[in-house]
Amino acid sequence: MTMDFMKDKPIYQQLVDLICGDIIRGSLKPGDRLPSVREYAVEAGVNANTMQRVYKELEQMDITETKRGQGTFVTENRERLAELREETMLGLVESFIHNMESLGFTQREMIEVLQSKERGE
Amino acid sequence: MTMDFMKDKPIYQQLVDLICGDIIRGSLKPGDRLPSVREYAVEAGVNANTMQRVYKELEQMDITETKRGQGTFVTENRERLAELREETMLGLVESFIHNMESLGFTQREMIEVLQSKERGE
Amino acid sequence: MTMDFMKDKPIYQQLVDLICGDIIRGSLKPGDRLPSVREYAVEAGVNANTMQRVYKELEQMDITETKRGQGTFVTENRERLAELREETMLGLVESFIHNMESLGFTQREMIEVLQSKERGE
Amino acid sequence: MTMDFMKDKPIYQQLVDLICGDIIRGSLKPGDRLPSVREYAVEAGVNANTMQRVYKELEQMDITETKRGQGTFVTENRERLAELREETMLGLVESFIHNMESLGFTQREMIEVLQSKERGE
DNA sequence: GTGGTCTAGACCACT
DNA sequence: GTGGTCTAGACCACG
Repeated sequence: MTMDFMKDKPIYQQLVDLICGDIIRGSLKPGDRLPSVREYAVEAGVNANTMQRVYKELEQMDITETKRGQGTFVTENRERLAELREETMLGLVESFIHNMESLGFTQREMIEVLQSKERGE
Repeated sequence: MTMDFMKDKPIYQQLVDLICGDIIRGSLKPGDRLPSVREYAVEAGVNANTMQRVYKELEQMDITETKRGQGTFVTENRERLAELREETMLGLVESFIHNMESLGFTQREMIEVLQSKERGE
Repeated sequence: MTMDFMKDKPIYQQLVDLICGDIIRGSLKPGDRLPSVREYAVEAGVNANTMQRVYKELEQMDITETKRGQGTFVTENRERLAELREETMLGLVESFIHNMESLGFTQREMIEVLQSKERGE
Repeated sequence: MTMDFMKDKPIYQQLVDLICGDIIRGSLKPGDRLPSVREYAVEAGVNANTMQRVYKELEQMDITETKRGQGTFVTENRERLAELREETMLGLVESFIHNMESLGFTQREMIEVLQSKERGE
């Protein structure tokens, strides 16, 4: 499964976001082992170094842990994961609000747009 | 007034976005004259080339018009402006929904968060 | 000036430590521009990518700032620098104490050794 | 008792250091028998190969001796142990001084910090 | 086999 | 010219 990447964001970032999403959403659970750097690199159709960087980034965010020679695992620190979910969501919401406000929309209007999207689209 | 820029987005983009926002929001109205490239460059604390590119970009989006020797003006084509407002807004909303969904949130939840933000904080 | 590196610690780490030291010691001051990645790479006799990584690390520590196309600068946030100095020093001291204690030395003895080093050696 | 290891130092090294500490401190005395490789491996939650290497390392440092079929014992050569204690301590002290000096601290300041730690905290 | 470091060289966007 | 990304491939220490 080679992936398709947006061209305006670095590949490694997109992969970080993807894996974060998997963890937050719960399709990757605490303690789960991630594929090896090389496996994942092949699977995603990127260079091993790029994947390496992804893993490093994840570890710096404290959402994975590395056990030498054994692999990379989703942290068992559930607090951290809850925190991650919360801060990621808040970040999205706030930047959404900020951007919409700078276009002159009120929060009431934002809610209305979302509601219309929910029903119809 | 040197500005502070996000480091992950090109400066010229941020300036484009900023001016677009001003126009959409109405603090810049159809027919209004924008500062000269050089003035604005100084004001924003930016290289003149960068500002040049901003103006070029705005013109390509058909939201400004350049009159030789007189300066750059917000287009009087109100349809285009309405359109811009709409497409910008829809882009924001859709990417917001997309990102939130990839975190496992439903549209219902998104609305709730926005509502809580509206009341509280 | 090609440098000599310890072999048990990654080169990029040693360079990070070196530059941190320069900043903490004050031989690099807030606002100072660091050499370009490529210049420094040549000077230190390492690959440009390695140097790149060093700069990235420094930026993540919030002790340098990058201005696109202009270069990398020591942060002007003096608080952060003072904090860095303090936390680095405390880290050293605490790990020193910890290691010495695990050899059965008391803090009194540590001080005595240091005092003897100060006078004679 | 699975142990927690620093991630920047090899596990086997940390175990060597730990046991050295026990010996230097005297909680393991000359002539004492160490657990078998397998026992210790289980106890520490470590691969048996890793533990094997630890024991090999200790023997190469001349601070343990292996008697075939009987096990591994702390050497009875007390001179060697005293020497070990001394060289370990000097190593720590010198690298401490070196690191602190490269941060711009004088030996006088180091002593003061240690003294404050002794009284306070 | 695992993660990690380093090199060498290409290419890109931004200023 | 600046920082940044990506590839390709080698090599290492660890478990």
